[in-house]
Amino acid sequence: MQKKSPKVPYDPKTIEAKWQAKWQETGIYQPDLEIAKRPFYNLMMFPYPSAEGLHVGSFFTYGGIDAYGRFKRLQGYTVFEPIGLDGFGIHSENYALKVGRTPQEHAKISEKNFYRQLHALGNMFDWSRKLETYDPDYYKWTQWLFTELFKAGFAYKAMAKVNFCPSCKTVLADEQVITKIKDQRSKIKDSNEEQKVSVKVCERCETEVEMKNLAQWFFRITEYAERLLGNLETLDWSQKVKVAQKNWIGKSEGAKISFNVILNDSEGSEKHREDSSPAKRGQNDIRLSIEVFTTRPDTLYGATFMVVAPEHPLIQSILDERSKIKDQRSKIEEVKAYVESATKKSETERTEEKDPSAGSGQGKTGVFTGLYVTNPVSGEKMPVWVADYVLMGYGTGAIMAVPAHDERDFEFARKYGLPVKQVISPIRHPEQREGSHVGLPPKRDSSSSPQNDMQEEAYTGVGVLTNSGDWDGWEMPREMGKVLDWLEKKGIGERMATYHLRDWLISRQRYWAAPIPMIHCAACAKEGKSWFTQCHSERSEESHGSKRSFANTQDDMDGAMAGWYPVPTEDLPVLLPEIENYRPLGTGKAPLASYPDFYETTCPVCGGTAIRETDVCDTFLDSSWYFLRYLATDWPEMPFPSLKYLSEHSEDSVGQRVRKSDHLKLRYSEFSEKVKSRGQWLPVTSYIGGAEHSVLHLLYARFVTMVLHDLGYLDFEEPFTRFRHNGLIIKDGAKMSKSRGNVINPDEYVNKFGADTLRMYLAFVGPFSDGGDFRDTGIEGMGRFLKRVWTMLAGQKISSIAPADSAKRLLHQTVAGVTADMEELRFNTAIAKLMTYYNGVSKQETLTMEEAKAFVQMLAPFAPHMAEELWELLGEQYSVHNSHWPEFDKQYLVEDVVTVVVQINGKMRASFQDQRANLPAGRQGLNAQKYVEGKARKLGKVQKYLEGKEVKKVIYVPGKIINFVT
RNA sequence: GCCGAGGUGGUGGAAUGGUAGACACGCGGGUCUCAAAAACCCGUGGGCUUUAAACUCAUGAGGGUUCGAGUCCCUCCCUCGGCACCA
Repeated sequence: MQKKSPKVPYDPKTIEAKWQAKWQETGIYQPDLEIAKRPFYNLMMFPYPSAEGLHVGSFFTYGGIDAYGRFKRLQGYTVFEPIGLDGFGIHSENYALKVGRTPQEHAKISEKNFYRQLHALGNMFDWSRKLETYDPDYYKWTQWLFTELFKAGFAYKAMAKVNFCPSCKTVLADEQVITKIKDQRSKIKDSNEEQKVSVKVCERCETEVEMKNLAQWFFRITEYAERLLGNLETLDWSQKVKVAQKNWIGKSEGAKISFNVILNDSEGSEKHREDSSPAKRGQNDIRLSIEVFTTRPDTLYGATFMVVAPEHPLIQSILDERSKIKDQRSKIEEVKAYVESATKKSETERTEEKDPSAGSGQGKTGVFTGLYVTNPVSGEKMPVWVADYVLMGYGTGAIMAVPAHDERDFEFARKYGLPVKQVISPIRHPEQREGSHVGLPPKRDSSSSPQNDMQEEAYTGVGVLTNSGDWDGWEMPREMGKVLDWLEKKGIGERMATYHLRDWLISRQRYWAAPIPMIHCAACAKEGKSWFTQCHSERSEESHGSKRSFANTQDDMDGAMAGWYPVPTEDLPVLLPEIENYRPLGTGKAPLASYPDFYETTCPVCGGTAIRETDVCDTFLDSSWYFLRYLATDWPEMPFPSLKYLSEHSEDSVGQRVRKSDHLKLRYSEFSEKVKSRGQWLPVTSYIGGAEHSVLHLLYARFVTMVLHDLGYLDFEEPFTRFRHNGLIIKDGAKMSKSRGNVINPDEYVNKFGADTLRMYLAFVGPFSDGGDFRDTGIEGMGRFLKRVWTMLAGQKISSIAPADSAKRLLHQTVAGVTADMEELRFNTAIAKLMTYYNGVSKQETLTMEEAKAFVQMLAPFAPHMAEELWELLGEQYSVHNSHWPEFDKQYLVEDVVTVVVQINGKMRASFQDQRANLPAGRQGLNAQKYVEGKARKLGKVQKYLEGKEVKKVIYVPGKIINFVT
C-alpha cells in the first residue's frame, strides 16, 4: 500500500466544531416524534449538575450510551436521544450557599457549563427537547403528579419516626440511608479496642442519621410491593439490578397468628373487665389479642414466649390499664422506663449494642411486661416481653419467640432464663443420599441433638416436627403448606407476607426543590372536611375507577387528611419563590415556613384563610417521570402524551365531558393523533445508567409509572423495557467528588486530544458494565490510532474494485463480531476488533471503497466527528450517521468447517468440529492449517498417553474430515 | 451471616468447553536524526537455550467431569458490591 501523507493533518478541534455545528443546523438528531418509523428511545440517566461540571465518568457513560444509540440509528431505527438536567436538590443548594449565590443563579451558571460540556461530547442529543427539573414548566407537572397521587390515596401525611440528617438538616427516605461499616473506638468505658460498627448514614454526605418523630408526607409505595416484585421477572434488566430490587422489596412469606391475652390471671384486670360496659368490652375484645407475624408457623408449638416492640401500641394501652392496679405499679414503671430508653435510642445504637458481630457485650435487652398470652395450639401460657430487638416497622411489631429454632430468640431466652422447647428434629437420610429431591442436609450436624433440650444453639435447619400434636412427623419446610392450611382452617392464623419496603418519604425541609402542592385549611379540618369528603365524589368514577380499589385507604384518608386539599391543577405550578434566606433551619421546618408571603393562602373549598405546605418534594420525584416529559416538552398543556389527560382537559372531546379550564386550549381532534403517535415511543426502548440507582430512582420510576397506568394516564405499567447498567469510573479507588479532590475534568482531554479520542479511549479501556479506576496511560495510544486511521483514509487512493476474497473475509468477520459486541454494549472488544481490522487492512496492497466505507461506519459510533469528515472525504453524502450499518454475509464467516477425527488402528478415539467463523476475534487471522495442527498435537498427546503411540502426521483438507495417521 | 459479581502477564484487559494472554499501554531493540521528539518496524508470560526450533510450566488453592477446562461441578482462600436483630 502506498503511503501518501494526507493533504490535511488530523485536527480534531476543527473537525469536531464543524460537525457539531452542522448537526445542529440540519437537525438530524431531532426526530419527528409523530411520524417516526421504528422508534428507538435511547435514554440515559440525566445528570445531576454539580458544581464541578461533568467528569470523565460521565463521558464514559454518555459516550458509551451514545455509541449504542448511533449503532441503532445506523441499523435503521429512528433514535430519540434526549438530555436534561436533574438540577433541583441539596447538592446544588449547598454549593450555592457556599459561594453565596442563590440556587437560581447557580443553576443558570452550571446549566451553561453542563450543556457546553455535553455539546463537546458530541452525542446525538435532541437539543430541541431538553428539560430542567427546576424549570417551572417542568415542576408544574411534578406537582401535578403529587396531587394525582394524593387524590388517588397514595399520598398521606403522618407522624413517623423518620431518618433525619443533621448535616443536610432534612429528613431522608429509607432508600437514601445507607449502612456503613466504620472502625470506631468502642463506646464502652475502659475499652480502647477498635471495633467494626455498622452506622446508618446519609447517602449524600455520610453523616450519621438521627431518628426524629415528625409529621411527613409519604407515598404508599408499599401498596405496590407485590407488583413491583412480580413484574421484575418480565423485565429485560441487568440481573444485578433486579436482584437488588428484589432484596430491597424483601418479601417474606409466612403467617399472621393471633394470641389471646390472658386477663384473668390477676384480680385487677378481672375487676376492670367487670366494670366495663358491654360496649366498652367489645372494644376491649379487639385489644385482647396480639397478632404476630412469623415465617415459621410450623414452630408454633415451640413458641414459649412473646416479644413486642417498645413502640407497640397495644402494649402501651395495656400498660395504661394495668397502671391502675396498685401492686403492678413497680413492674409498670420498669417497663415504662425500658420503653422510654429504647425509643430514645437511635437505630444505630439499638443495633450496635445488640449486634453480636459487633463484638460488644451481652446482646439483647428486654423486660417482662407482666402479661401473658395463650399459645393457640398448645394452650400453654406464654409471658409477654418487650424488647427492642423486635422492630415496630416490620411485620406486626410483635413476634412469637421460638428459642429452639431462632438464633435471636435463643440468645434472649438464655439470657433471661426462658424455656426452650424443641419441635423440629433434623432429618437423617441414610439411604436418601442419592435420589433425594428434598433440600439440603442439616446445616450443623455437630450442634444440637434434637433430643436434648439443653441446646447449645438454635437449630434452624430442615427437619421433622415433634412435640407438635397433630403435626408430628410433618417434614419442614417441605410440608409448610399443611401447617398453613391447618391454621387457616382452625381460624388461628392466616397466610401473610411482609415486605422490607417502606413507604416513600417524600417531604424535605430544604429549599431548592418543588414545593409540595398542598393546602391545609384549619377551619375545614375542624369540621372534619377534606378533599376526600368535599371533592372526591365528583371525580371518583371517572378518574379513579381503575383496577385498584381505593376503598381500603379511603376511610383512613377521610379522617387523617382532614383539612388537606391539593392545589387545583389550574393553579399549578406553586412557584418556588426567590427568597433571601434559604438556608436550612434544622428545626424540622423548611425555609419556606418563614415566609408568610408564600404560605398564606385561601382554602380552595371554604375560601377562608389557609396555609400552604412548606416542605418540598424529594428530588427523586422529579426524576421518577422525566422520561415521559421529554416527549412533550413542546406541549405546555399536557405533562406527557396521554389520551386520558387530553380527553379530560380538551374542550371538544367527542363523547367526553367537556372541561372548562381557561388555560387549557387543547382540541381533542387536533391532539389525539399526535398523542397516539408520540405514545409509540413508550415505554422506553433502552435505558442505561448507573447501578447505584438500583433501588432509588429505578424503583420510584416504576412505582410512579404503575400509578399513572392505574389512573389511566398511561397504557403500560413498566417504564423501561430494557435496562442495562454502566460501570462507574472512579479515581484512586473512590468516587469522584470535589470534596475528595479527585475529579478529572474531561475538558483538558477534549482540548488536547479531541472528544473522539477521549470517547473512544474511555470505551476501550475496560468493560462498559464494570467501569474502573481512571488513568490516562494509553490515551495517547488511542490518539495515535485515530491519527493512523486518518492518515490511511484521508491520504489513500481508494480503489473502486471489489476486495479480494481474503480481505472480504476479514471484513465480514469483523462486521459480524463488532455488531454482536455493540448489541451487548461490549464496546471495548468492539474497538479491539476495529483495531485488529485496521492492522490487517493497513498491510494490504490496496484499500477498496467497500472496506473504507464499512470501516468508517463502524467507527462512527465511537468517533462520530471524525467519521463524518472521513465520510465526506470518501466522497459520500452527508451524513455517515444517515447511512446504514454494514451488512455481513455469512458465507464469508464460515471459512472452513473442519471435522477432526483421531483414529488409532482404525478406531475412533476423539473428534471435534470447528468452524473458523466461531473463532474469537484475535484468532481469525490465524492460519487454519497451523490452528488445526496445534489442536491435533494436543489430542495426539493424549492418545500417546493412552495407547503408547505417536501421531506422526496430520492430514488437513479444508471442509473435509481429517485423519491422523499413526 | 445472607445475596450478587469477581480473582488471568509489569498494567488495563481478551478468550461460543477447543493454539490462554486478542487489543492496547508500558518496556526493550531498531530505522530516521548532529541529537531529541514524533513517526515507522521488530520483540515482549515464566523456565530451558548464544539464537532459533522444539520442549515445558503457567488463568487464587486443591479435587472432579471431559479426548480437551480460565470457562462446567465440588471444597476452600481472598477481593469488591448490596442487604441485615426482617421474626
